[in-house]
Amino acid sequence: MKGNRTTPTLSDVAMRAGVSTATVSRCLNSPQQVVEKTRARVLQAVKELGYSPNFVARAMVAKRTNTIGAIIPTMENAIFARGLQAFQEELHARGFTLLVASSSYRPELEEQQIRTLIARGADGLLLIGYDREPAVYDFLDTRGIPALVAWSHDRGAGRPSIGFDNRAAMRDLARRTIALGHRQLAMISAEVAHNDRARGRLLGVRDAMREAGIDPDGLQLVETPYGIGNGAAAFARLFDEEPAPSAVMCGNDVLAVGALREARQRGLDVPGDVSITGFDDIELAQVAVPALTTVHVPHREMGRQAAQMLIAMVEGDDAPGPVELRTDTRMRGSLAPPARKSEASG
Amino acid sequence: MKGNRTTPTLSDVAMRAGVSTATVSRCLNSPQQVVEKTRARVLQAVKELGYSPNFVARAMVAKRTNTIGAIIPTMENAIFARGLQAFQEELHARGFTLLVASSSYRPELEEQQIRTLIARGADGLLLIGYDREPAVYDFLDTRGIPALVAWSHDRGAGRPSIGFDNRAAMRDLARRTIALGHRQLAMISAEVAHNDRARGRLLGVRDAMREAGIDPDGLQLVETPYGIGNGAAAFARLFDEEPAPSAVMCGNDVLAVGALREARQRGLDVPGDVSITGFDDIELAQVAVPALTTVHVPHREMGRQAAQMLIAMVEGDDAPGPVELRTDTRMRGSLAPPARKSEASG
DNA sequence: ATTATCAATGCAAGCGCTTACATTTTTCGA
DNA sequence: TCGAAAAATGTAAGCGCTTGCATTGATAAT
Repeated sequence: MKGNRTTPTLSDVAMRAGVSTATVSRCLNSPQQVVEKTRARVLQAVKELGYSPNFVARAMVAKRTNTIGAIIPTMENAIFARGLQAFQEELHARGFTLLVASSSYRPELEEQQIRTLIARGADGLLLIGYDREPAVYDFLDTRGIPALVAWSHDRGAGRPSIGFDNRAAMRDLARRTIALGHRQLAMISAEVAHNDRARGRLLGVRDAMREAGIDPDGLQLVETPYGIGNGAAAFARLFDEEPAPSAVMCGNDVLAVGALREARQRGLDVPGDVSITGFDDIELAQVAVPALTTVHVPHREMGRQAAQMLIAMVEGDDAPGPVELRTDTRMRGSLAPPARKSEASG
Repeated sequence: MKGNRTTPTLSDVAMRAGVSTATVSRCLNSPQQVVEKTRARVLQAVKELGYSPNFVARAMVAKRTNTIGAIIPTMENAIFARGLQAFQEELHARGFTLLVASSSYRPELEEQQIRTLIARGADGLLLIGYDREPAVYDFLDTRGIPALVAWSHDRGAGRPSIGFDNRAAMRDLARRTIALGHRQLAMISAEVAHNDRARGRLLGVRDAMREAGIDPDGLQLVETPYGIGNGAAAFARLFDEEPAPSAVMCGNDVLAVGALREARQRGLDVPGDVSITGFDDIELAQVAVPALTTVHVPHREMGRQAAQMLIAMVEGDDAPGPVELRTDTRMRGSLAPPARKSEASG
């Protein structure tokens, strides 16, 4: 025996309390509208019946769900996880619920998830990065669904966004690397297609090379999906051919840690034989041996602010301009001047 | 100008196609019921209007949302992220949508999230661990919402679950540690309250001690929230007092990596001066230096199977019995016999 | 040609809730 | 004490969709 298994409805409560459904509804939504005595009776009935409102029905009439959807490329990525947790905490504190879906880095899946989330009544959407079909943005606009782009920042994009300048941040790190004497650079990048963040970081490295009078075409580039193992494999690929780079700049910390692992595997000393850098400054970066020189990104801060902006967008009608967050380069043990022989061999 | 901003409805489509709403509905849900010619006309109208069905309305009448909710303690934890990603992938492949909420390790928040997800029409729920108020289970049962407990396994709990035996797994690891000669053990545990997994792991260590004739009360225990920094702090606490343990067993890899960091910080050699073990075998474990001896948990497998079980529960009415997954101990560099002096000092 | 049969379509009743508007009850000044 | 204004409550119309049942039209058997 599992109980009667029927969820009590508003009218069950109304009947039991001897009032109309309207009164019960008001009791729950604007209690000051109903007189003390009645309210007590209604709440009593609510308690006795174990009633709790049917959100779906409520949403249907209210046209408002207090729900925010977020579509992230993957849940496995510590970077998104971090920011998302902060996002969710802030949302929750303000009475919103977060629905998370992941797109596995596939644009068509992302589009489908966007539709799903909207169909489910999401009042607003958090999207990662700018790169997506114009049709998707059109759809969002037509539907009047506020969408906030995060993890990326582009002054000129003309869309609400919160993020940082991936290109400038990486440019800064690359400059420092070059300033240390590195000439033969390599990059292990996340896949660049449909990913403006990865593209920005790559461009940043090339910018710095060009500035320093190094031919950007000399950059040894490997693109690879996210993952420690992939970072290791990419590093192996790089060192299986000549000339070996003196510094390997990675598109994110996870790839960098993979590179680090493979370097150790091959008996290469970091940073003695080769320097390695990351991006994001997740906890992993400080634990790595040697600790990773990387770009620090304020993930939690970004998540928190994203929540605030999105709520503002949902509640008001004004679209906030793009917000740029500061990143800063954290110099740690994995980056050092190249060994003598590198200079000689140049 | 942002477009008309009104979402077309079924009856808009019906009007345009010159049919009734019923026909449009059937066109979308059981196309074989409507004759080719009409169908073409309707689909044309759908396309012209850019119609897409209102999920909320549909859910209300269908009493079924094809949505599964999951409440995890935190999104920041790589362990859950991994399993959850697999869970979501499998769910998606089978036409279900995943809604994720996090409870920040707080029982009352978890309960609230459970209610939220149910109110939002979740057909089934994934819950982490067994520990929660009986009232919560009663609520679930009364409502007839299938709920699957994951990450934990208890033969006798009489609830559908998929997980592993935390206690036995940790017992095995502790046995090996003791077999190596360690007598002075310490444990850095996740907080044990409301967390049967953490509790099981702790009990496992004590089991092994007892078996070996070591007084389990001699176990130096520090409980701490999740996080690398917390692991480091806990390790510091342990080594600020006498006697220093020869092996520190950690409740999870993240804490272990924190311990590792702090050990290095203090100039302690691992495993020369002190052995450290983890639990979960997340990617981090292999990257750590030295690589972490830990218990391997098949997270992705668990996520996949969890999805299948939950769908079965939602679709059928039969509750599957608890499923136990195998874990295995991975011996790596962070665990070794204790140094001579430890033996002498005992 | 006529009727029984069946496929295609339409009609209309809800699903559980909110809310504008109508009605009843209370309050209070004169 | 009476009536008007204010407060409390009730009535009922949907929100957008699905679906049981009724209706229509076409096909097939007599």
